[in-house]
Amino acid sequence: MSNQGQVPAEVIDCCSPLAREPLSGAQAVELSRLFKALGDPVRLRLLSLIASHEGGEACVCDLTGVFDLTGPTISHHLKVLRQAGLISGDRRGTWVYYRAEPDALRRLSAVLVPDAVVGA
Amino acid sequence: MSNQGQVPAEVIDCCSPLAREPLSGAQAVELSRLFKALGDPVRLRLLSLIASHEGGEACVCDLTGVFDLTGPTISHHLKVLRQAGLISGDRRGTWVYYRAEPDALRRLSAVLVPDAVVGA
DNA sequence: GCCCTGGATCGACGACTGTCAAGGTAGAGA
DNA sequence: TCTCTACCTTGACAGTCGTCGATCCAGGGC
Repeated sequence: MSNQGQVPAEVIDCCSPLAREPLSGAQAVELSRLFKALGDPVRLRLLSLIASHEGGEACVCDLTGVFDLTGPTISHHLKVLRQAGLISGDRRGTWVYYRAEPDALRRLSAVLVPDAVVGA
Repeated sequence: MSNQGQVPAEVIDCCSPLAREPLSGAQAVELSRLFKALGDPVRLRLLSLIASHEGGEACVCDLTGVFDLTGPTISHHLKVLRQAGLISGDRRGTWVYYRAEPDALRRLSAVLVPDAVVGA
């Protein structure tokens, strides 16, 4: 349940907002990996379900029932979100719990708009 | 050079931030279309080049030289960004100029973070 | 009229992505 | 230990995406 392969935070932190100066190739590659992870309706709903769940975390069993998809497919989408660093997961007993990573969302938000409130 | 097929603004405006309540299926589909448009390094750099260009707009001829890609490919990526409503373009004489749509970027930013400054 | 230049569209190809069925692993309880 | 549940991984398939060459359209200058 480790999060190996996720985008290193410092790459994003160094990014200026889109409209201030052009992105370098490396910055664009790292950022696009995050946006691509959000570019699927199922993953967007999964992230939303996790982030808005009480306690800020959700068990996989809370998520599978919502969609008309098989377990492996949900698991695949969760892995994509995890590798992008947008969520993190840990096993507690029988169940696996996922939690959103607000820092990653704030960094993405800050890239889109120069004057977004990042420190909130 | 019309922007037909782009995401209607009201669909995004009605979206609560991800972490406040779960996205509906329709909201997720529309939002994922925007994020998917940003999920490619070339398109991310194109948007950044346009948004940060002096005057807030850039001619296609300013963009093609930056990448190691053919004209049709650049044109394709610009079309994807245009259909997502992230940029708009108009022909002035021989050249076509593209301009970023700050409102679309702000809406996306607001979805990611509940307390982002949207009205700025 | 003709030709040149800047861009867009079309058609095709390889690569990647989303999905599922089958099988595997970890923890809990008998 | 054996079994059940919860979840992940693998392998395979269809559909989508990024890219290019070829072609087409619109404006400007001759």
